[in-house]
Amino acid sequence: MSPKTRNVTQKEIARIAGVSQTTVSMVLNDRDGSNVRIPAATRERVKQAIEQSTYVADPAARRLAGLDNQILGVFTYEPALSPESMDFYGPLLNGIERAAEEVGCDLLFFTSSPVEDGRRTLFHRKTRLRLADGCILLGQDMDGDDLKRLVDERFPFVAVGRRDETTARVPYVGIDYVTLTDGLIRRAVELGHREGVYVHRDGDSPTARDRRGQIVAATESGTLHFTPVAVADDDVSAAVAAVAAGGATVIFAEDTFLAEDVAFALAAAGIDLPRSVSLASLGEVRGHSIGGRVLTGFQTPRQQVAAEALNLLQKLVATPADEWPGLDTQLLLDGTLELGETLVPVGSAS
Amino acid sequence: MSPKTRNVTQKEIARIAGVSQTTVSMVLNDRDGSNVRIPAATRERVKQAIEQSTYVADPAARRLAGLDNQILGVFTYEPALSPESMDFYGPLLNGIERAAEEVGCDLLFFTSSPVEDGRRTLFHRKTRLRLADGCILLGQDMDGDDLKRLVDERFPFVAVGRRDETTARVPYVGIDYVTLTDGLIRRAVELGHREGVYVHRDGDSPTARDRRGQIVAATESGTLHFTPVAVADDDVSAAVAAVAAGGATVIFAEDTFLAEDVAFALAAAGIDLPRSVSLASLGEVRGHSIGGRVLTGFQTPRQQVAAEALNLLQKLVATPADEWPGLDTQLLLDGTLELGETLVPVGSAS
DNA sequence: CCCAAGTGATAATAGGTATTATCACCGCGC
DNA sequence: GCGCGGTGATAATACCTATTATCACTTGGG
Repeated sequence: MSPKTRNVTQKEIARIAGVSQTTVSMVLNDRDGSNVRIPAATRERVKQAIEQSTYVADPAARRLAGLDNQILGVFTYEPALSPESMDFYGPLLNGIERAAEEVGCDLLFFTSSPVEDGRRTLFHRKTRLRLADGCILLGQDMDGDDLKRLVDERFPFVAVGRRDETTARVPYVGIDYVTLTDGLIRRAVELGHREGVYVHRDGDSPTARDRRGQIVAATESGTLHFTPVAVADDDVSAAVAAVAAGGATVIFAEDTFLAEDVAFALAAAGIDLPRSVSLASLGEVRGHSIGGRVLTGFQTPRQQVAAEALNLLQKLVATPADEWPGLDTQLLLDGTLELGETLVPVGSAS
Repeated sequence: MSPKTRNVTQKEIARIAGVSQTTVSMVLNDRDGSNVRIPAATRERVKQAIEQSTYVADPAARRLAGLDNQILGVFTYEPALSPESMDFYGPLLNGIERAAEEVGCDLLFFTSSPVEDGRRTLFHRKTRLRLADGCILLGQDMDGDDLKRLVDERFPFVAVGRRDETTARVPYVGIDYVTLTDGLIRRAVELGHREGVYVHRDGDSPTARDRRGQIVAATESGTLHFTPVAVADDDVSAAVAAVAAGGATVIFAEDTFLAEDVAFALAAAGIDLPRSVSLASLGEVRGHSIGGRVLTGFQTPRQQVAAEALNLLQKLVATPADEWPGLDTQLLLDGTLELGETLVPVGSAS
């Protein structure tokens, strides 16, 4: 064995076949035209040489030569493959993998990004971002500056989850939480509820605003009056207090984890769910239940969101940046209501 | 294909700082010596220019120039992120992600590899394998030719799971199933078992051989006599028949899925588990139970396996290929027995 | 016979970074 | 005046592929 087997290159193939490196490249890429012509005999000879060797094109060189590489980046602001995040990321990653397989792309996970303030940093000195043709961004709350810079640099990317940056038009695929939230509010009204508590976190993400917007609208129109309760550190006692204070017959929680915390706190306070008070989550509820009851909330098509995001990214990659303004780069998918068993007609307590 | 978005390059920085591209490179890499010297003033000026711009090194160019890229490949012979494979791949991927984060590497998933005969192909015309500094191989049964070719080409890689190719010395990190299997056999003997059935698949992977080897050894030494039953297409009826035929007081299944199938078939046949017959799996049993009972089997440190694999890979990448023979590249980790509740003393039926 | 068009293939170059070899200049001692 | 070591920086090159421009040679037409 030779001490250092360098990779077999086009030049090597060329030497074997007795042609130039250019010719090898032309054969590999099936180039032919008035400018460049290669007779079948030569073509065959080169192909033979390639076949007998173990030649594979060096992707770095391809990339440097300006070609796309069929590599799409995946950036997550938190670890993506940990057991805890699997609940959220799992369906998304699955959708991404399937779509990537479909279109023949490899996936580059930027696991190396240095962590600052508990979040990964997209841009840093040695980022391999540019090795990818484009990038999918995942995460509950993204960095607005990152998004702006990506837009400015005309780097193809798609955010998963709705964004509404004012500084730049960010491509995204998300879920239509406005319609879903609205649907759940109407359902509650149908069941006779008029007074509710909205338990939410302090965060200010676009999707959080979407939900809150509908809550506020319902309150202002008098359809269903909500008392907002912000919780920090998963301390939902204030929410329970608000219910105990009377009046409210239903609790809406911003997400399912919060709903579970509330359910636990209610049980501890001796408040019977759902007979004394109903509960619904404004998030995905599949796989979650409250004391054996199916939690009322949403079913969100996350695999589909991921797949659409990847398709959109592919489209961006394939389109010259100056034509992007003509594309429809912001997409919301419909979810469905899970009526569940924790949102019941008001007055069931009797 | 989109036209190359013009990025900030070293040449651009050089123009701004009024120096040459070489100098910029030197500053970036902190090069200094008798050969090349850069006074603090110039150094500072260049650093300023870099700071003010959005320069990031082009990974393709770095790679082409022969440097490490801090990118490690992950190749799985089946889809890695699907819900079904999460049971097996999840802990491994988690370990890999954590270790990659630790050493500052990005992960490239070869999701594009064309599928032939239901398995992905590692080597193909446009494989991006070489973009990675090295590669982790995952999968129940790998392709021997792939492994040989990787060794021949001196490409740094580590297989997860023990390998014993005769044609090449394959680096791997696996779990010591020999000791584990031996432990479970001794346990069964302690509990009075003398006659068993070994339910296994047709596969011929090294780890399958490891287990079978111990089964055969126990049979030949008379410690515990096993009747082997090979099953295909998850049809375990033959195994049940072998038990019903009498004699056997315990069933060992090659893996946990098989064990679950057997448990189901036993129940259907009206054979009481574990009173009439004991059952143990020669695989990871965490998260699996049989009718509320903890399944007897192994607990395997899969996160740790993955982490060790990645560390080993890092070591290979950092070591010149001609020094590899001096490295210890084959590592087996210890698992622990899960005594469980399905392997019980013989004669519990009375 | 000579120009034009056609044919087959190659030299030259771009792309961005890292390294090696080289260069220009200055001050100093003799 | 001249070599000489030291200093600061750069030109040249390699890495590998894809593309553009170019070249050598042939053939047909006038």
